[in-house]
Amino acid sequence: MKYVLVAINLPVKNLFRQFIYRLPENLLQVGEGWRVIVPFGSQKVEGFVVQAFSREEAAEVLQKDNPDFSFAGVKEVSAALGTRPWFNDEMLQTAKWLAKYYLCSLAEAMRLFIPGKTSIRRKPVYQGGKLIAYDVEERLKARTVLAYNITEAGRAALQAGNPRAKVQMRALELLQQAAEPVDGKEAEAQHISAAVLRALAEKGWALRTEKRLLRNSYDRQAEWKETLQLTSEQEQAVLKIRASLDHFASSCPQEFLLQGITGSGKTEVYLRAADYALRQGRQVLVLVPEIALTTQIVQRFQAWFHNEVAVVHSKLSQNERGDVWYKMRTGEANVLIGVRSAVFAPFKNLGLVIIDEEQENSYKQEERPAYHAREVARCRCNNNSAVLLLGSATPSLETYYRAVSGSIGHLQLTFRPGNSVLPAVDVVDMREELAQKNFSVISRKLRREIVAAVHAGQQAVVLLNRRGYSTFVMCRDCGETLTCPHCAVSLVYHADEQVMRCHYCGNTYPIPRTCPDCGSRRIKFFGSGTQKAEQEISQMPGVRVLRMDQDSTATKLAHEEIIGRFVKKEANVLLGTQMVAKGHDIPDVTLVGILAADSALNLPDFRASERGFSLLIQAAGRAGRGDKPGRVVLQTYDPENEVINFAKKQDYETFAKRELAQRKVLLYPPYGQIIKLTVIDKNEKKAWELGDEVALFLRNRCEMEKWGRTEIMGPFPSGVAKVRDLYRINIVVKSMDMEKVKNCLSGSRFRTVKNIYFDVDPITAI
DNA sequence: AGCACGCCGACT
DNA sequence: GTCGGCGTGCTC
Repeated sequence: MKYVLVAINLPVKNLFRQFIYRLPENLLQVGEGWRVIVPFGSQKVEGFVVQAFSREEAAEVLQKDNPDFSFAGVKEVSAALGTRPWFNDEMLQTAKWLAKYYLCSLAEAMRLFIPGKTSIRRKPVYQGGKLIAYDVEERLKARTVLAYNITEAGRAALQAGNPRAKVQMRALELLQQAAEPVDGKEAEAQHISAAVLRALAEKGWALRTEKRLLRNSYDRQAEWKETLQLTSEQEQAVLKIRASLDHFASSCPQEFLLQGITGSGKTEVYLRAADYALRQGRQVLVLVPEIALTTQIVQRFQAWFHNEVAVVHSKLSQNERGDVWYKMRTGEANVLIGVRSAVFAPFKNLGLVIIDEEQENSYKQEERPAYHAREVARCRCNNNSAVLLLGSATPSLETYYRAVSGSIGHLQLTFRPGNSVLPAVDVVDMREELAQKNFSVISRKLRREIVAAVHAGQQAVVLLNRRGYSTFVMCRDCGETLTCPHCAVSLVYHADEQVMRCHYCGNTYPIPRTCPDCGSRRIKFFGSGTQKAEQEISQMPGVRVLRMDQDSTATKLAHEEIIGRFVKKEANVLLGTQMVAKGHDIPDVTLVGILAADSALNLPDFRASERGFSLLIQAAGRAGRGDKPGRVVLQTYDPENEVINFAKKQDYETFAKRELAQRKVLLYPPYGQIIKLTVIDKNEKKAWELGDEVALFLRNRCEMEKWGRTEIMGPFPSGVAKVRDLYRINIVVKSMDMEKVKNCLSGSRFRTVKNIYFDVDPITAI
């Protein structure tokens, strides 16, 4: 008798146990890594087989933590999903690591590997028009078509020939030539109808099979295949990565930081590294922050590797995503480009993972389990003996620290290929502008530069800060800003819809005529300076503006369209928030303007400087990509600000050293690790009580167990203290001894309490 | 997630 | 006295 231990795939936080089931006679092939349907309580649910064993082994394992376990209540597995295990050993190992590291259940970790998080859907069962129950069925449907293979008899018939059946002979010819079974559509293209294929099958000349049809909505032809001459630095980087791909497990590092200034050609290194891995018969995963902002990488890879490349992005349907996963598993495609979740794809033989712009926050999942794709990738690379390549101009301080301290390889690209030089950065003091009676949000210098660039037939990019871009409503008498009644945030004015909108709960409200607090009629729209900026810029001589922001890019692929129109010179100034700073490479952009550079730097969070610095460098990097030199005008009210000065000099190293020194003092990463615990409750008092209990518990245990250097902060209200009428209270633990903190938490009752969320390595500590 | 069980408030 | 609110606990 065979038994299996099953992790139940339900989106429940407190289901940490696995359950045992008996395998029926017809499912004896089921073992570790299979997806199954099992009865659970009164319903049927999906489960993942974590272990398979005999009756004796099962008894031994189960009696260890439950001495009076009996087989009496054990149920049978209802069905197997698919025809082979979904998880191989490596995926299972990664899931187990993830569950432990991020303090979630094994099932929660495993379901990340399932496209769409579950393989089944509930199917209502009707009898006599009445709903009697729910059954379950497979959710992802593989689309199949009938296809035909030539048989021996067919080959003989073709050899013999038959002048009276010309079409049949041509069909046999086609089947013989084809490597894969031929379907009706493919035959149609050769002017052979499906009926002819059927006739061949009836004669025994062809064998009918089912072929899986793969959908691909991101199938666009890429032209642009040019093989650029590598610089000496690029060459060196490629050689080192190759050496690691050649003999892992030896003295070569398995992980690299590829730190290259903007425009230094990191993509060229990625391509060569990927090419080498493919030649070894191994697969490559390329993670990008967002597909729409990285079309150039996608195009380069498609031009180089053609249909070896598969792309996953958030606009793919669940079925399409399933097809991409299938291609990787079978080796039909061998390069996968995708965002965060692509790190959970099934690979046949993973050899290299590339993470572009590794410092980007989009690699961190916000919802539970709050994993970071870089950490998951590192685990998968270790389990696969694969190489991990992290690329950035401004790496995260965690990664930079690993590189300079020698625990990973450090590859550097310090100059741009060709004659291209880094742009000159001019800092403009906006206080001085005010003193000179310029009340505009555009400095005189930036105005001159824009007009000059446009006049010379060149283009400009202007970066607005998102916070400055939002417009709030403020009362001039009592100073109140209009806030959402359900969330602790200001409402944002949307000019196009003429409403006030909450960016957390999405509710909209009419625009007030009077202050809801004091009744005053003196209402001011605060922050509208950026609309003024757009207006002013568009009125400059010869300027045609294109705007790119959340509002103008409702659909994700619209980014691409806007960039495309800008490249085609339908406009000469591109105006927008963060996203104009990222990724794209437009040769005629010679000027970048950054309005209000400081507002991003003054957030009360330990990563604010790092993020701000990175944004400034990225934005500046858009200028002078082609053969014309670029310039950057950076406007600030705080020209003495250190971060702005490091950005002006494009000096990452000194910036990083200064920042690391601060983090060391304050026990922030990479020196201390962080866990953020958030208590969420509609009752504010209850939230505080539970928060106090958690903090007290941790402080006691910290003292009792003598944890290494640890600081416990809070409870304090979360940065957004209320969302959708739910109060949020945080406790932040910083520690050099995180293993102990995690063990303590996972052994506590808080692990299964529903309204406490754990965020390991959070992006923000507020 | 569902479902059962159990303990307090407002009704026929 | 009962109906039903949801807080808690369990599912092999």
